[in-house]
Amino acid sequence: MFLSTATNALDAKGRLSVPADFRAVVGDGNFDGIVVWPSFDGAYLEGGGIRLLQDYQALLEGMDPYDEARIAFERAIFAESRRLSFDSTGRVTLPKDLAEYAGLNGRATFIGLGRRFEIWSPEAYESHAESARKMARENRHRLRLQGRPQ
Amino acid sequence: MFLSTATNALDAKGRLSVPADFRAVVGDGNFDGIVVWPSFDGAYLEGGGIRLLQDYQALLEGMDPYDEARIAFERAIFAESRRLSFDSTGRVTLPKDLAEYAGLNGRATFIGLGRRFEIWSPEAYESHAESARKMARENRHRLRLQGRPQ
DNA sequence: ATTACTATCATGGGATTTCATGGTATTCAA
DNA sequence: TTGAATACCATGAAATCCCATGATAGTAAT
Repeated sequence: MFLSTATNALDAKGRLSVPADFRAVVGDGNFDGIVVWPSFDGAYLEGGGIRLLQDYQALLEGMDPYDEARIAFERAIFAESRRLSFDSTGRVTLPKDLAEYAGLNGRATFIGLGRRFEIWSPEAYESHAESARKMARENRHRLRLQGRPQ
Repeated sequence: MFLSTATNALDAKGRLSVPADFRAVVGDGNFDGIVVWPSFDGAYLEGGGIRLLQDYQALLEGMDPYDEARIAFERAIFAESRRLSFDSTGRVTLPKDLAEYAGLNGRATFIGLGRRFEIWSPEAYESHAESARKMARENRHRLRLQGRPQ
């Protein structure tokens, strides 16, 4: 499970350290790295382990082959996503176009969101997170767990 | 189930002993530690076992993917939470920013709340508990158990 | 009942490892 | 051969491990 937030340096060569916690989550034994694609919802990147893509694939295969949404997802996620493997110190090299898409400049913020994560420019995320906190506070009554506590 | 309260020392390295009976509750076999995040309801921390986060994840995945509140919750909970693993003596290292958020200074109070727990500065909790007692007294008629007697 | 023994806990200090990050060398392809 | 991508070291800071100590409570023995 991807948790917490960390801001790391993105150097001139496009190298970016993936937080150690995140590295521990991914990896299916076969491919040691992450998968990243531009979000179709804003100027940031989305990513996860190869497992996440497999889950999306399973989900899409349950949809009608000519469903507009299915085609759109396939284009938006599979076609756009890049497989980035770790170097010996746990970094990936982020392709320039992805860095540009997210407006990354010297620093990048990893946002853990459970099953997947996002990569933002620190400044962009800060203002975004502020409104998320506000929204969460206003709706906190909807966050009620069911069932008996353990 | 997290019960009772305990105040422990927070040393210069940020180490904090988790009460032994709390430790007995957490752990999913995989991860031996707790998960902690800043409450979006006040200057204190909330926490629980990894199971709690999994329950929240299940709850959120049942919501509409484009529900604004869902996205806000994901950011407020998953992104803000930290996985803190126990050392060999049952301590965790509490990140500085979390300690600051809760105004912790040398000591921290764990409050067991069943499924989850809270971490307060002892002084802040004392004044908060006072008003909570008052509130409980005024609402005691609402404390009626359902179901079969034990 | 009092005392001695033992186990569990919380806590402190020092040593060690991991992490993020910068730099240099090397390989590969255009 | 020139650029880009990749592999290989170096370093400081932070996190983690390991051992030692004191306190408390519970148990057993006298």
